[in-house]
Amino acid sequence: MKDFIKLCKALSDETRLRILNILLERECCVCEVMQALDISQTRASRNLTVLYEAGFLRRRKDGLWSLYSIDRDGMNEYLADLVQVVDKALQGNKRLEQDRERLRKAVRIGPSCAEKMRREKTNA
Amino acid sequence: MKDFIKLCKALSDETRLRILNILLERECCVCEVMQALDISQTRASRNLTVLYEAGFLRRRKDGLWSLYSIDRDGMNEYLADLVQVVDKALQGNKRLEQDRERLRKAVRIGPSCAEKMRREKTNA
DNA sequence: TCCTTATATTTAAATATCTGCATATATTTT
DNA sequence: AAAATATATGCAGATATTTAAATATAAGGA
Repeated sequence: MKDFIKLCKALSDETRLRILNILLERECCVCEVMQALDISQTRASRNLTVLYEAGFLRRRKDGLWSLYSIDRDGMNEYLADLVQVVDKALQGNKRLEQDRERLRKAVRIGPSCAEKMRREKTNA
Repeated sequence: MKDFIKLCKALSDETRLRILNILLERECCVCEVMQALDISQTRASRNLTVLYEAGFLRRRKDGLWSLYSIDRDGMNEYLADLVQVVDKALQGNKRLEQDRERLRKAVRIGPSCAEKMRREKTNA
């Protein structure tokens, strides 16, 4: 039951649902998540970790980058069902479409550069 | 997305999962929930309300009693799927079996009587 | 080895959640 | 109408969650 609660808590947050939404598209590094959702490095990293520890994500290292993806194969029991439900529940949301749109333009430029771009855009 | 988060939050609590577990057996009034889970009236009522407002439950009045049940028919979209997943995830839990066992012995005696019985049992 | 850089983590403050106690509300009975 | 009773709710304290800012860690390159 504890594990199931952990899963539900992981899903009880808008930022994390937005992250799952873009990871349903493709594997991402932290700074791509930052760009797609337009959020800070801390926030991206922390929430990715929560999803990872709940069991939703796979993490692999590529040099300096941490790459996260939805761990469809490593999922046990009800976990895959849960992802299915999430996928269905998130259909047709405007904000999530916007995130996916930004994901298409995202690049592996690193968080410092991404943060700078973000600041410039905000001030513009 | 807000609604979906509300659902997930409703599921992110042990007391509420225990409540769903017994409601999967049958419709209950508040004081039966108290007896089955061995919890206070406030706690039972509060958590039933959370589940109700999230959309999991149906509520009907019978005199003084509020009767709650899982609203399988009134459920839309992914809600039924979610209950399915919950049901699967809760299988084989010792504590939940214990709750169901106590539910079998529970009666509609009202919270004040239930609370008294509870206090006596604790002091015994 | 030192520097740069992508990510993780610690800390602190703001906010949300959960529970018990006391009380309010609503329905039935007298 | 008053009393009894099942449930709901306002409030306060304890605990948990979320975030940004600063700092730590770890990998690659000069």
